[in-house]
Amino acid sequence: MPLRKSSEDKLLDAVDELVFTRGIETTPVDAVLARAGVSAATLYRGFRSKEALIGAALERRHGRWRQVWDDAVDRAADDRLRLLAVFDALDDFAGRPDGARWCAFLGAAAELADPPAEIADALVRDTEHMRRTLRDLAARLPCDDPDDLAEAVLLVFSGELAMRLRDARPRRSTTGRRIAGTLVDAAVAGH
Amino acid sequence: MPLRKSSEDKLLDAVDELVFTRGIETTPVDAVLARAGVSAATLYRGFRSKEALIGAALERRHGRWRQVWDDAVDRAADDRLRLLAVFDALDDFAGRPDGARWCAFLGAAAELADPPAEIADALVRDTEHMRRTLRDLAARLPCDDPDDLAEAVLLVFSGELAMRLRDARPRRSTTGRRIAGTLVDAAVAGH
DNA sequence: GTCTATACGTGGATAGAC
DNA sequence: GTCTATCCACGTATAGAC
Repeated sequence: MPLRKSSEDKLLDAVDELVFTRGIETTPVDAVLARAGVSAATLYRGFRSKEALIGAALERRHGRWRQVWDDAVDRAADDRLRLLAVFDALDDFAGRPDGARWCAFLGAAAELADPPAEIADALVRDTEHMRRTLRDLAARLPCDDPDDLAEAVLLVFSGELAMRLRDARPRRSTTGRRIAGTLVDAAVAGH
Repeated sequence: MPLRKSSEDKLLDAVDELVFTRGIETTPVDAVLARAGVSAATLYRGFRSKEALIGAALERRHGRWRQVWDDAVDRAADDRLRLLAVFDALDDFAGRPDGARWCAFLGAAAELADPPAEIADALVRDTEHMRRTLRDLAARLPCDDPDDLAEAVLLVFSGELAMRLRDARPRRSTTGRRIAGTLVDAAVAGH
């Protein structure tokens, strides 16, 4: 844990704070440089392009999200709450200084109809990981079709994120969590 | 119904077909002009700016969406199906030639952290209208908290839209519709 | 009213000094 | 390794002719 951050870290931090809240296309590199306190030459020494920088920031962010989510799952008392823990994790993550306006991954997908490889890879990895993890958690519950339940939770989770675009004010995941709880109960009861 | 479209209409059509699938920031005005078959001067004669053009396209789109949704509600057999008709409307709308990749309104909100007035107004109008209409439809059902149910359906609807960003391939609203159906049933049963 | 041509700003990326 | 200065491409918007 170095006391002085490297230029790379400062740039990645700036991307988290600026790009993922203000948008990829609307945030010029200059703004990132100013926030990071480094010069353009330094950026292009460490990264091939703006897109590569953003791709790297998405990868780092994905790792951090996994960590927050894992922690929330570990805190949960039973299998039902472990599946719903994704909403606790969302609130934890959104509360961080680098918590974005809605979702950096969906945001990148929304802005870039066909993203460059560095970014596309990060997007696919995020969705695959979410789907796989939710399936594993749903499989521990006594229901007929855990994959189906996992997909429903993923949709509700994505909806909870999208609702952040409709009303500007900060928001907790209570509505999404309550919906998902109802779905889990219905799936378990119908078994 | 004029046989020859006006330049304004051709421009609005081009915005529907290009901007709302490829993104606002990533679609240059030149691409819109080429698609519409008019020149830059003509655009700026009819509209103050690119943003004003997009705002106008969003307004026209909102009216069309209302029409499609109203039709779907009219086709529905009972109050439960009338509330769920928003998903039928979504599939109808997405199937049109001007049906976008996910949602033009959420897309604009995602791209522009603080949009110009012309666009911001259209965004607010869309969400307000959706919320109001869903509340009216939910109020016809025997449940304890129709506003709550309406908000849940709006979240699921938004999630169905957001899921279109995760997997690229075309998608029907079956998952969202099934989830919403479960929520309606649970709300009515709990009454 | 619509076109051609162009002005003007801005953004991403690089060269070369230290 | 980082900075200053700069290049080049592109994107929005306008001027002036027809």
